[in-house]
Amino acid sequence: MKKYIQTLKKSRLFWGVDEEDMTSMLHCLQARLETYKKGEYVFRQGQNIDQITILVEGKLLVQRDDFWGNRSIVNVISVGEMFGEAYIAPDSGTILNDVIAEEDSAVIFFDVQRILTTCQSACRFHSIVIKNLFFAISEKNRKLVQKIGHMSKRSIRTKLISYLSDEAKRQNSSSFTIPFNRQQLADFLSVDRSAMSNELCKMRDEGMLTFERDKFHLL
Amino acid sequence: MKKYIQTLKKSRLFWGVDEEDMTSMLHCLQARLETYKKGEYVFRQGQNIDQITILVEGKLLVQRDDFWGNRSIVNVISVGEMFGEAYIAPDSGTILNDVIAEEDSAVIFFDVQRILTTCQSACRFHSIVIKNLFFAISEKNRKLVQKIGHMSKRSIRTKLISYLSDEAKRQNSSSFTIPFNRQQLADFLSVDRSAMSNELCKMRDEGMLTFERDKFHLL
DNA sequence: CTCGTTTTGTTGTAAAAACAACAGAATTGT
DNA sequence: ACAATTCTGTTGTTTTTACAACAAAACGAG
Repeated sequence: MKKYIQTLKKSRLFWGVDEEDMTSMLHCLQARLETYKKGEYVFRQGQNIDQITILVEGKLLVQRDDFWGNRSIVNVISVGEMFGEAYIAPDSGTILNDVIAEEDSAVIFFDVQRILTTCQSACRFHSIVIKNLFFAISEKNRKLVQKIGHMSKRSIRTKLISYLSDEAKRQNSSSFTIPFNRQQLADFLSVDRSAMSNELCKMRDEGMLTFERDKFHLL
Repeated sequence: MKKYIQTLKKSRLFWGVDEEDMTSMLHCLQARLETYKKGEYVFRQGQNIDQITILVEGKLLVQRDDFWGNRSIVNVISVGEMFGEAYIAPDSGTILNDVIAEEDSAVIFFDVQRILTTCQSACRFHSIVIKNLFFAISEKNRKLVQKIGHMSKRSIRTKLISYLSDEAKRQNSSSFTIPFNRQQLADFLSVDRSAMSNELCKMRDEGMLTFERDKFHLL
């Protein structure tokens, strides 16, 4: 476990926790290390999850099989990322996807009850971890709601308008830079890249905006 | 404030808190009551939010104006619902929507720091509230991720496949009931109702499934 | 039961998106 | 500076979706 303390310290969950406190913290939270060979399952569809995990080595795939057997990749989890935090509510039911090691991987498990119940003893950073966890989920929540707001628009143009308006608000300027290239933006909005590119140019020709690569200016 | 204790007690945040503890709890969390006349703003776009709120009377609308001035309704908040929990992370930036009272309304504000930092004193239900809050957000998170999973599919058919497969998994049976009528399901997946209805029937004719109203059976 | 209302299915048409294929521009590595 | 690669825009075709309008079925209130 010790060799992963640096990785953990950088993760969202342990922001602001001093290195010397990490060891006692891990003990207090009853952290457990598990390793997986490439192709092994970390979680299986139908399983109950009551632990939060952090990937400290390797890479995981979140895969999904529909009723008729078609497989799709839902998410990729990289080192330092947290997983499982959305499934730990007592009434959240089982996970509906498989989580599989794409490379040889190492995962650290944390007991949720332990995290949420502050201990009387030593562990002086416990309340920081609670806040970290809370803020992380809250933040993710916000991003998801926002993304759904864009995706729920019916046309590519309105999706773009929704997204670009948000970025303008967020960066508090009608000129701003987006963190995506065209393909990534198309993927984010779940539309075809060329169709989106086409629509962007039409909007430009209609005088709604100008852009160059990832720099946009709304008019 | 007292007259709303019954409403609060039913809200997700205070599940499992006894009535006699509510008063001291509200004190401990420094709850603040605000009332709004119809049409007044509860939050304005660009504002920083560091409080969690519960609507205890009336109805709120979450509205959104895009850069070019087009308004759309993002969400409706009804009595007992929590709001603001997605914006309270220190780095979450300002809210990008307006929240407006659609009717005369009453809202109770809670300090987040107060909630997340357990007090030494009386307030023995504090850790329950932390868990409630945490589980509520976690749960919402899960639902959002799932919804995005469906919405990100490119065609109505694949959206339906994604959604129906999830329901089958969730209810652990190839026969199940959905909590939507056709229009609601179409809205949930962000597609046209008649086009979706049409697609469902095609899938039925192809022998993929059968259904009647809200009862489905996958084959 | 009956009338009015809501829900669901059906069809045709117009609009939009996906898809595919390619060309030019920009970027990267050597 | 050059070659290779990635990124972006453009176009034409095919497929899918939205939209509108309507009919049939189911439901609910009186």
